[in-house]
Amino acid sequence: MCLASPIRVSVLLPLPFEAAFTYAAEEALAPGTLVRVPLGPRMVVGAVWDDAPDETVPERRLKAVAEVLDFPPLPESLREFVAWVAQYTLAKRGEVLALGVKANLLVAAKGRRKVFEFGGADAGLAGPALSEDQAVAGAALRAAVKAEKFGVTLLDGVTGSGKTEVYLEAVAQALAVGKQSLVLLPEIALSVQFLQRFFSRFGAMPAVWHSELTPAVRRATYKAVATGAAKVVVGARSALFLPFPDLGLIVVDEEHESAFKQEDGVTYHARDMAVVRARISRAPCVLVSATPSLESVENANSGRYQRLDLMARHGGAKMPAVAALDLREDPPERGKFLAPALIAAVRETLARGEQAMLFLNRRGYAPLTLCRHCGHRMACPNCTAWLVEHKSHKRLICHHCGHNEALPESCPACGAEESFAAIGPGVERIAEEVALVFPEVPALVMASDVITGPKEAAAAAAAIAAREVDIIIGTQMVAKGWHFPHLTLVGVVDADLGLGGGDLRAGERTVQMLYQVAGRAGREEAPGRVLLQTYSPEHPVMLALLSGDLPAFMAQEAAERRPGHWPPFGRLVALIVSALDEGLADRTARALSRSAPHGAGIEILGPAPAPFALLRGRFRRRLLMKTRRDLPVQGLVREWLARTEIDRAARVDVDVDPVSFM
DNA sequence: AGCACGCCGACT
DNA sequence: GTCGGCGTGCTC
Repeated sequence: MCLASPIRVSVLLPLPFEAAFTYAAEEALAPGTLVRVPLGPRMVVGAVWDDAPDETVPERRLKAVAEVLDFPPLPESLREFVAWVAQYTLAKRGEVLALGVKANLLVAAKGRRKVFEFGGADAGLAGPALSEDQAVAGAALRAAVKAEKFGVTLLDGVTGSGKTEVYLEAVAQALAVGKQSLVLLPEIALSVQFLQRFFSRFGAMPAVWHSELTPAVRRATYKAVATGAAKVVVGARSALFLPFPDLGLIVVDEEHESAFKQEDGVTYHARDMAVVRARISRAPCVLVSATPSLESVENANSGRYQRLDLMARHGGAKMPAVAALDLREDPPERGKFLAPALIAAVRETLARGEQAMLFLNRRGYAPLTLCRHCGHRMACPNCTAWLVEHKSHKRLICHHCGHNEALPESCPACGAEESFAAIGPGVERIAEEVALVFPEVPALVMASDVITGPKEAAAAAAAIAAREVDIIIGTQMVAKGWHFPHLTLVGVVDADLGLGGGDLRAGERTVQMLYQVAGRAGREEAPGRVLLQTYSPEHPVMLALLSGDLPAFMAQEAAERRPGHWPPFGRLVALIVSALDEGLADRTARALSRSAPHGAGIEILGPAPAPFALLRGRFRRRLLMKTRRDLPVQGLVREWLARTEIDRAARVDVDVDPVSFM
């Protein structure tokens, strides 16, 4: 008769718990081992964790591990990364574990597919002809991979300079030494063109990771990464949490993109966490952009990051010529949005047999619908936002919560009939104007409600390449990495959009986005031309785009942010208080304000109504803590929340290093 | 995150 | 008289 007490193991569950739970096991289990365990009435998959088991849980309450999964244990580097991200973002460790594990393992992985495995070391590792600049940068990245140690390189090259080919050299090197590579892209579901280039470089497809994968593909990919069979993973930010046993390289392409910032649940910035993951894995990290973030620029300037520059476009193509169209001097026709000079430029471009793009970062037909009779504005019932008319769906849609309704017959406020006026343009309205001005020219709208996935993106790219459309009308979606060989003219319909609102990064973001859009023009022999419609051609953002001197603009941004300790020269943490009851949201925000930390180098801003004071039916207030760079913000916030009494019906979301002020 | 338990409105 | 709304509390 064996009376010895059972072996206790710590298991971290992919649920919002900070602590690991303690279970009984028949034998000791190595950290990282995936196990199925009972939790209340259900079974969940968790990972044996490094914590010492909790000896205070009484033996009679201890449940037994139900099953040890036949799966490679989560590597130590991933476990360390999960803990690091949790402490940094103030999330629970289990929540962070869930980012990688949750949907992938609830059914034990049994799938076996071979699509991700490279045939062998001969798979296209030789590579294409590179320009001298590219070859130099490529050699530097190969050397970094060969060194098998941590370091960050900022690869900064103008649009069209062939940055992708350069970092694929680093991937080739990792393949040559048998290590895994991770390439993060901001919107993987739309990156068909990247995958085509990858295939033509290596003669094989990488494993792809994003949220739209089917469960079967997801599980198979997860397992292929865990066993090391998947040598190259191209993924969205959540790919950081895959169980790479032998990571030799991380690349973050378009590192300036705010799409890398996860805004709900665990709020983390994939670019920053990629650097951490690389450090823990003792691997090099490459940040890639034509318009690097001020954060990365400063890290390169201070010597923390190595810097590689590609100054010229590949194949001798020239950078496009940028000009401003002053809308005060050359306004569009009444009720229209394209200035005569822009229309003329489109006409000339088409006459030469080339293609034109009109850029407006606003979906739908019109951003505001109002009653001409009483002035009533159609607003979302759940959010502080106007409803956006979408003619394609024949609905008024809220872009924040998805609420939508038919355009009413009469004004809900005064009852007037046929009194609605559409105020301002969205891409649909520009498409309507284009159809009037150029009735013979096929045009295509590229926006997230039309191009919803890889299939639509591939179809759009193919139609443009085949000259089935000659005018492209797009939102920010068209700024990302596309290569349209016949496109020579880019017209920015409203270059000032995005500069209002007093956001810390409004200028930086606008320069980045417009420079990227401009970079779609003239990527082959025919020279490109860019026209910016603006009411303020003297604005520093416009001057930077006109001169093409982005480094000077970033230096000016740095000079403005440094004295006030704004990021990256100081740190921000946002606390968003939300509640169904407005009074409770206010009281909670005031309570937090009273108990806020104070001291040298700490400043509390707010509370103020969050920019969307009502979002998805919850009232929101925001506090910002701004500190000197060297202060331990996580500890300050943890203590702050611990000493504040917060009603259960109120929620406080913490966002360390917020990028959006929405 | 689920899932159960637990107190207040419209129905077979 | 019940079925069911989702508020609140717990899970080794």
